Amino acid sequence: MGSHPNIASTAALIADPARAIMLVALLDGHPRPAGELAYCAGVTAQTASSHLGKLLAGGLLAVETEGRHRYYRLAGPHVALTIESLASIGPVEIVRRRALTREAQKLRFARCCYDHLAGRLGVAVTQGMLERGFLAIGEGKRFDVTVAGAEWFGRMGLDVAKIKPTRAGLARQCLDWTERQHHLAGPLGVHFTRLLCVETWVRREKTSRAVEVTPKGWRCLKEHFGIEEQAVAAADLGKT
Amino acid sequence: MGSHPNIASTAALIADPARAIMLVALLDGHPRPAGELAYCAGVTAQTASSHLGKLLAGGLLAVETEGRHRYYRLAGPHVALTIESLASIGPVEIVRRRALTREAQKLRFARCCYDHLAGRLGVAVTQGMLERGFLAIGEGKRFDVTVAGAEWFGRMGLDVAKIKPTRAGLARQCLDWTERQHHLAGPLGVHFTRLLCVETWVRREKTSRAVEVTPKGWRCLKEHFGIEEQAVAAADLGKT
DNA sequence: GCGATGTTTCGACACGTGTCGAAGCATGCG
DNA sequence: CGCATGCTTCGACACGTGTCGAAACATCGC
Repeated sequence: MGSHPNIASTAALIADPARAIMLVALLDGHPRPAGELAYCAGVTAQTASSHLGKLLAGGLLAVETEGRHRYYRLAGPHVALTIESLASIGPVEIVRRRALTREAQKLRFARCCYDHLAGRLGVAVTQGMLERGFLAIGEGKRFDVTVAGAEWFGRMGLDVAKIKPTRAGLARQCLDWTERQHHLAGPLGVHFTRLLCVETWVRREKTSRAVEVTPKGWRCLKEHFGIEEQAVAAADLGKT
Repeated sequence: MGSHPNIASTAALIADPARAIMLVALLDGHPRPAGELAYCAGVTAQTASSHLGKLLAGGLLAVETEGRHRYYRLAGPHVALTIESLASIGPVEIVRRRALTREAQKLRFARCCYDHLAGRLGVAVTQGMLERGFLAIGEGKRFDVTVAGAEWFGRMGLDVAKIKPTRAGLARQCLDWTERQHHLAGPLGVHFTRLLCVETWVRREKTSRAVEVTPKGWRCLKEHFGIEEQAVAAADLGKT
């Protein structure tokens, strides 16, 4: 029993075409009798029975016996979510063989995601705030601003108490697509990014979402977070 | 012709144990070279290469070549979501015929893992440190001690600067098999646990690895971390 | 250049499992 | 009771695919 022993075997249950068809057929939540599912999947009743038994044992289906019919349905919403989630993964589209353009590289390095800082720089800054205890991982994809954090933002000229949280909270964890790491979003992220512009740590490009760090910006980033230009630029690959 | 032709084949990709292990290993978002993934999965390099190629073609992974290494990572958050979602489906618990023995329950509740605190209590304490910003998630399965954290440990009587890190670091994230959560390990974890014994927050059983929390311990845990006895005991149901 | 290391390709083998025919239970109807 | 319907169990077969050894390819360091 490893940590996730289920996942391979669960996936194996969905991996069979006949079973996958049955599961998809049950996505609407309506229970269906075994025979109908057999017909959907285009297999005989014996085969379908075998499949349904496995799905049942695997915890993907539930069954209710009514007379001589046995009605199968998905075991719960989490199963439906998993099926739909699987459907979102597709074979790679036409691969872009060409290297990233200069513009794309700048975007990857630092950019605005809506109105907050993203890209490697966004991730690095957020990481710095976490390491220094200004932020802490909160419940439900939120960051919590610590006491030390509130003081620091205050010294920067940002009164955290004055920032109005949205329903999703004051500071959210936004998952960066390309970096696969969280960075600071939400009202606090927006205000902070605006502050960086005003203080001329960074300059936003007019034509795109790219962001450029000023010399002063690098100095301050190093001073406050120990972030160095080369380190961010080189943070290409994680490592052990 | 189904509207979801991919789902079976995508699931088939995750269905292989070796591939599943690789995918789980990549869940943290950090790219890893092929060789390391081969080692994780316990297969030879040839086999791993075949698997990685399939996952790549299936759109589950992305790859970046650097020198003679090829770093693989999940193709995107949607893949991570799918994996985690799959993990939420479990075979119908083969009902524990016999309830856990009294001793096993104590072990599950709190125990020592080598020389640091594990079990539900270990997870809860670590979570508390994260929430209060004493620790932060670091690179490579490490925790970083924040400034606030160093102060707190100091007040507790632990001079973090004096603790010698091993090569793996000062504070490591140790994954608890039964709780499926990380808890504090590494030299800091060992010293901290020793401190808890000295301060009589907890008492180690002589005969086993179980740990018992004293009344004073519960008082202090509540005061420092807001941890209540019932909450830890009741944390039976999983997760997110 | 050469050897060492990391990764992929090729070929062959063995095991797992999805399939169906036939038969066995269970339920419902006359 | 006897027959039909719905579903499951049993047994046998064939195909797919995960595995590794051997070898080719790529890159790095000297």
